[in-house]
Amino acid sequence: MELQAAETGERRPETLGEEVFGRILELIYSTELAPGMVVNESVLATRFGVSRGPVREAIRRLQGIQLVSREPFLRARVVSLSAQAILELFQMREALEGYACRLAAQRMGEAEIDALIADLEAAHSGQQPPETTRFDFHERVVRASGNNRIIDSLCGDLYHLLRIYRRISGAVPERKELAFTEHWQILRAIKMRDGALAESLMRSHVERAGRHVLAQVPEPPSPAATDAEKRAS
Amino acid sequence: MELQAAETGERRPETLGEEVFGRILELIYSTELAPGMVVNESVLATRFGVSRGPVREAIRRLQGIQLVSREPFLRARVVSLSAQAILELFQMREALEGYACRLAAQRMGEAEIDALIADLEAAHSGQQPPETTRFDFHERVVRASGNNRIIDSLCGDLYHLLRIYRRISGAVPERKELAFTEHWQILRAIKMRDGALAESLMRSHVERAGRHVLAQVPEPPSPAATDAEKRAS
DNA sequence: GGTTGAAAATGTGTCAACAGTTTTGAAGGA
DNA sequence: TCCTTCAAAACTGTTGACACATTTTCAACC
Repeated sequence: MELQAAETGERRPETLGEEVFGRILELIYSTELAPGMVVNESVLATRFGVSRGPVREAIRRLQGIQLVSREPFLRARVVSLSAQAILELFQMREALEGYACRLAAQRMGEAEIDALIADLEAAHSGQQPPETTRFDFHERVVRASGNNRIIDSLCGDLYHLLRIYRRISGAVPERKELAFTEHWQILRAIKMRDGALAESLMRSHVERAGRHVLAQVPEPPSPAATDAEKRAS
Repeated sequence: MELQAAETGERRPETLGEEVFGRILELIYSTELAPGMVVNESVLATRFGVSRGPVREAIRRLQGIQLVSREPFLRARVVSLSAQAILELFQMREALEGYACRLAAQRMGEAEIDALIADLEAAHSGQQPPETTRFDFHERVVRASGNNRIIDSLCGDLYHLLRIYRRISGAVPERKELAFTEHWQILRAIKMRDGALAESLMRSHVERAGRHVLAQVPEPPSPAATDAEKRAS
């Protein structure tokens, strides 16, 4: 009931578990469920006006994509990544996105490359449409790789984790300018069909981004500290 | 009850969901649940002597690691990989295992490397202990990378999928000899601390293995054909 | 004989209650 | 005052029943 009123006008969430999964995800994004906080089944169930079953299912899915950590009878918590974990996350992104970039250099059509270049420059000129269809360079390149398994991994699991910490590093102008240059160089390598170069450039680019995020998030003193102890409601 | 009698003498499965997860996994490995077959909640529940809840949870976990495919109200099925999907799987392995290999070349200690070389040669000489602690070169290298996220991905999700299709390619003597040579070359590159070479060699090695598997599994004519239609019991 | 439609059968989604475990917090002793 | 102990509270794990969707069956109809 409360669930229906949310926003079920456009698409059809099919099952309650799916819907709850999306809503908890939004709570995590909005930091109402910040890293380290406890995710309580009953509280969320009453909040969403559903039974504990669907909530339980959603939490298991979140556990599956490593957004919440949980052990048998202990309470589930939103993951709070240590500096080490963030480093490992970006290393994995380096490996996968670099390889995807190499594949893209082989498989993209000329027109496709030119369109991507045009979109990149348009977005940089500030002509990006408000917030709809916001230009995402990395996602575009990854999808151009054509490898669905890598696409799902990067645009699914890892993307959610990155998004939590992307909020922190946020909009830093000089970084934005540098990123544009690096993106442009990568596309140029792709257009030259130099897969090895494109992969190398993408790796360097991701590594720089990782160092940037790491610098902004020095150290969460203790993974689940006093402040994060408050309940989910 | 029936569950207790299984083999709960050594470790403690903690929760029923965990236990059921493992048992379904075994059913899949033993091809009693072959690719394309239907995974029925109630049938498995009565078979294991538990309620549908834990079974449901286990199936969701299997769905999470992409071992079963499922849509809202349709029955769950064990995935049957198309040639395209197998190709993508090995490409992802190339990207991750190659990168892990590069990391290993940087981070392994001298003694660690020598020990791995010794184990490799011992295993090749047929001195491998019966089936316990069977030597797994790839897992050893991946774990030596020190990146837990990559380790979990390769030794968890992807490993299960590969294992289903490893059975098919099975033991081919000449391939085994070639693999030993390639493994040895990779370790030599690691010992020389040549991360780029080690990564390159590992990629070639994985790609060859992938082509080998693809050659053995030409095409499952239809992903879920007549024979695979039989029930889970 | 083949096709269409409704009803039974099968199976998944959801719920509320019960059981077992962990955490909380207060009473009692050093 | 601090630590230990133990019982109540809170929470997760599990269960059986019910609601809903899909598939199959089978009989009526063209």
